[in-house]
Amino acid sequence: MTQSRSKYDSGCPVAYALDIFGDRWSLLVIRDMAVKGARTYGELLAGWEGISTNILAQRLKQLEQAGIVTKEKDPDSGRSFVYELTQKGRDLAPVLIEIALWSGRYNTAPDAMTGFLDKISADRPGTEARMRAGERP
Amino acid sequence: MTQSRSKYDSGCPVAYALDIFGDRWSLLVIRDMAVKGARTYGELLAGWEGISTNILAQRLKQLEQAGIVTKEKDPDSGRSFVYELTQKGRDLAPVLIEIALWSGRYNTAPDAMTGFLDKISADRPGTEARMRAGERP
DNA sequence: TTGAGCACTTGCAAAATGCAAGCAATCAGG
DNA sequence: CCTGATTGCTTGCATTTTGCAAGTGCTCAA
Repeated sequence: MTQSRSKYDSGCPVAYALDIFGDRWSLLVIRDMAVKGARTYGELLAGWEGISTNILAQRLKQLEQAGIVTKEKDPDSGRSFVYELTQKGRDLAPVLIEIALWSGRYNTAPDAMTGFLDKISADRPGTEARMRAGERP
Repeated sequence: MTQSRSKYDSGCPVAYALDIFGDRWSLLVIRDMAVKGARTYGELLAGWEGISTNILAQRLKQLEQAGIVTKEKDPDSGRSFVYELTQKGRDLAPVLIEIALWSGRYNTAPDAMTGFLDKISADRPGTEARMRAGERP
């Protein structure tokens, strides 16, 4: 579980985090698990933005190594695996919420809202709790 | 100033944000401006992580286009420019703070703290205000 | 006028990404 | 039991992005 220090890691906490999810896809995978309750490879692959399969596989490995997600065999299906957010992963909920709030203030595109923002403004603590639980919408 | 929709933008607020700063460097540039009060190209280039000059130039252009930073001639020096965070950029302070708090919980490296976390836990509203002001430490 | 500083740009190699196809292990239906 | 569909990937290859080094143009102080 001991992570080797990346060449970018300066000791700054922001850099530490970006080392783990500072790329195009990682946070979207975490969002799909936290906000949409995605649990399987297939569900993640079918996400809104269309991640390609090799990238998804690679990101899941990295996130597992970083202790953000766990991977277990589905007890009900021999060909499926179940991915779960760890505590470390669930604790990213406030980060996702702040990002979404910021976008809500500045994204003026007409179809920019997908319900997530409405949920946050209606009940932020409840939304955060539901994200941590990985509840399906 | 109207931004064309990226091929990744699904309408999700998280995706909108990642479209702007979902890469290795953009948030570090914003951090250098918000936390360290960096204002010039040279100061940003000398950041903790060692961004390369071509990437910095490209990111500054993108951030300017996205309305996160402004670029103006330094009134006191004909060869310098001054970059400033806009309101939109300063409003990323809560995102940076949540990221730093998360890292603080999970980065166990001995030299992981650079003072920023201590400031947040000593006085979060004050730290956020100082970030928005772009005050130098 | 000259040399140093600042803010970049350019060229090129290396790495990451995206797309399509392939593949192994289940499992459900006939 | 055989067969085809489903699931969770891996592989190959073209394209894009990144990283490093070197170079350029403008400014200013001596």
